[in-house]
Amino acid sequence: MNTFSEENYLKAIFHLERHLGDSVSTNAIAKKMETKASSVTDMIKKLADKNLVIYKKYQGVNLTDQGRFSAASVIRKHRLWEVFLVNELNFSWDEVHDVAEQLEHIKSPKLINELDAFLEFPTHDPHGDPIPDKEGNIKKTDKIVLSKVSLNEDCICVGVNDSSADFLKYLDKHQIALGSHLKVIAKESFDESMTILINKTKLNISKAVSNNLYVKTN
Amino acid sequence: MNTFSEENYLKAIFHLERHLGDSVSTNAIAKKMETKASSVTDMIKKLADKNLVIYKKYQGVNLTDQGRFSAASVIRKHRLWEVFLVNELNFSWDEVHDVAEQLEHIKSPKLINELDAFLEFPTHDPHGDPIPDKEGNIKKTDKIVLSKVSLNEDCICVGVNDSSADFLKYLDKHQIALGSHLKVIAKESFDESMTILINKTKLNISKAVSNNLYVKTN
DNA sequence: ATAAATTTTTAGTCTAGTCTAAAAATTTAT
DNA sequence: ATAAATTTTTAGACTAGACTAAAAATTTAT
Repeated sequence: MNTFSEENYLKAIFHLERHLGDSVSTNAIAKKMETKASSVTDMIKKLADKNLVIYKKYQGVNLTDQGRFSAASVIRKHRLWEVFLVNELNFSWDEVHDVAEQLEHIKSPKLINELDAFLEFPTHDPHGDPIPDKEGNIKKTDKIVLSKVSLNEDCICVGVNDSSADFLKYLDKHQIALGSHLKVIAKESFDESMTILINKTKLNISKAVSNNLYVKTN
Repeated sequence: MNTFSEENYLKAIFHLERHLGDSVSTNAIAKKMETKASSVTDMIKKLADKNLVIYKKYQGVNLTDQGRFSAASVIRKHRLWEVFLVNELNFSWDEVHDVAEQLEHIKSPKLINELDAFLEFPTHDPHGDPIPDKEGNIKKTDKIVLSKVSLNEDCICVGVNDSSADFLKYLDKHQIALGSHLKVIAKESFDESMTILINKTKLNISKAVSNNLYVKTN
């Protein structure tokens, strides 16, 4: 049984490993977890002792199969709870994160299985991210960032990268939600902003926004 | 914001204070929490510093209004989650306790208010215990232990004292649930056992059982 | 290829929470 | 009313987790 803190480290390493495709540096973990590199080194040693990560000094870490499974289980719980909060308890997608951060650490196999069934086995959370299955498998998504979409192409919003409350509120304000249909109708090269068509209205968005929005093209 | 451990102490003191009607001794808390008296002394000092309890050395403790409110809030969360687990997620009443012990510490006013509404504002948990309201008020119940019921009297099961899984399983096995109608049809003085009529069948129960079952008489 | 910059680790400190063993206070018994 | 028993507190130690400052290793730059 892992502690809350251990679970948070595993989760962070899981995300970084996917994103970097490589072994994960102490500094990268420290940055992601808003803590100090020295704290990360301490914790990594504990995780290595428990066979959750492979660690060689100065070489960064990788999850073991056991570590990856543990991380995926926590992420599964996080995302299932997010679905519950949005679908059943009237949370908006920018309100769920902090609560799900707490709920993801509740230990009860029955609870999470029953919750899964209660929600009718959802495959994606309210931000469009896939929910790992019981075995810890997680679907690769063919989403791309909006900034990579070509001029005049249609696409559908399937998720966000940065899921900070600020960004999600911005999206809400401009009526961009999961499933929204978008069309890129102009691209400015000087600041890399773009104009999109959303709900029949034109909207100019910065590079920061288009880099944080995931879409699927046809 | 209180820690998990602080919340557990407040809850224990709350229950002991109601039960004893008086100030609560270090030893009583230690016993209830399955910890050592010295640990209790340490924690009590912290709670006193935070104005959650009144403490004078060697004199035991009492909750302040603020402490009582905090304790009631935790108990409110515990009991609401129990209702959720039993009513929505197919938990039986002997399975809910350990999970509710974890869920009661989740911090989110919105979560608990929405859960309350989702469950349609329940007044009692699956063991028949009253759920404190938002202000921390908790209804006195006029329940008595079954062992005090007179011969030939009818009553309705409204709760349990000891809610250990073993005891709850015993009740399930004999089809005693919240709302069950019981009638005391015999009392043995030599071992204080009694015979009751439940679902048209006779059942002999020990003093241990009749002392742990709360009922309402008419 | 060596110096400079950066990253990572170590060593030592801190807090929360717990424990054991011993001391102090209180209660009970004679 | 004093001794014995019990309860409570204190003192000191331990673990998990985090931090600062300094040392060591690695990477980058010239």
